[in-house]
Amino acid sequence: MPAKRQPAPTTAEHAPLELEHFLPYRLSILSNTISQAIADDYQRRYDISVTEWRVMAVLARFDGLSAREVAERTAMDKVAVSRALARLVAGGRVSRAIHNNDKRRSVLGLTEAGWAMHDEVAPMARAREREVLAKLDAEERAWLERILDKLTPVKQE
Amino acid sequence: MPAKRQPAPTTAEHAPLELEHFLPYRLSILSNTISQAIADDYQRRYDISVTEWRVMAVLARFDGLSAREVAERTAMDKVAVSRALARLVAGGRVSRAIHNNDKRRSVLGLTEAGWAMHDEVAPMARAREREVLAKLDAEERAWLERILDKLTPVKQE
DNA sequence: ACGTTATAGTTTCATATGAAACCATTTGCA
DNA sequence: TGCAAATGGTTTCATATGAAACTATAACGT
Repeated sequence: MPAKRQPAPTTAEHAPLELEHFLPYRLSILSNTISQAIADDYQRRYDISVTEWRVMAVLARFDGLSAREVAERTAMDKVAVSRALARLVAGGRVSRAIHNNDKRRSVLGLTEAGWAMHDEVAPMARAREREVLAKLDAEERAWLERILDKLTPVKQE
Repeated sequence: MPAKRQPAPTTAEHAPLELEHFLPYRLSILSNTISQAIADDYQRRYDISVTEWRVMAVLARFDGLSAREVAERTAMDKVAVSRALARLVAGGRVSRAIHNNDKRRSVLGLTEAGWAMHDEVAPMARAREREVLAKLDAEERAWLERILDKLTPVKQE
């Protein structure tokens, strides 16, 4: 080895992080893998991004939300929501009206086409989720549920 | 409400996805929240990105890797690694030599400055991880460990 | 009423990212 | 050997993203 060697040996004294066991890293990998697998299902078919799908999913549950409320519920920032909505409205999947008492706010909802797409994608997404969860037994699934509840305070209705 | 109403009521027949209980969504939120919290610690201070830090963490553990091997171990694509390395080498945190028997390959390692930074950031990262895990009790932590093992096959040495 | 401050949403700009094309070197094999 | 295919790595180009600036409307205090 001619190249200059490490100034210090890669040993315990430096206590290097073991990425394979580092929670944030593992969560990141897992999350990306799963989300991508699901996205692959619908992105080609419907030409829609993950953020757009999330907006649609939220509007399917909560009809008439404003853009800001969508941002809250999807944990996306308002710029991302604004852009997703622009595409969704242009694509005829989301309808946008102006709020009666507040002309700044929009009143959003799925269109018929939006519902049609939703009704095809939602079962696919759920099926993928089941595939992942199938790797766990019932007890593990219950613990996962409980652990996620503790780590991520869920925003309730 | 004068604006055109939903073509269909938001009821059970459409079975909308409940994002708050949808595993991929929750993992995504959790992962981003945690990674960002850690990144906030070092990004300002050291002007370094998450991808760059991951490359450094891997080189701290496995000295002399090639860029491709770094990509494998960080689950990043090779373009991202190439760019991260360019910045790290320019910043004097990573050394790059050419492999003796294969002039295409680089032989990477942390420099003294790289080690110095690593030795400050690694404990911070671990501390943040502990903060998150502190929300769980010992039993839950054990289950989480086990569940992650089952869901994400770890690449071993 | 009227100006100040806050809020909803969009646009701009600068940076991050990934796919595909690219260059250099090595490997496989006729 | 010598040439096609594979591999390591970088660059290019097109798209995604977020912070900050901006526009329009509403709320608040006087």
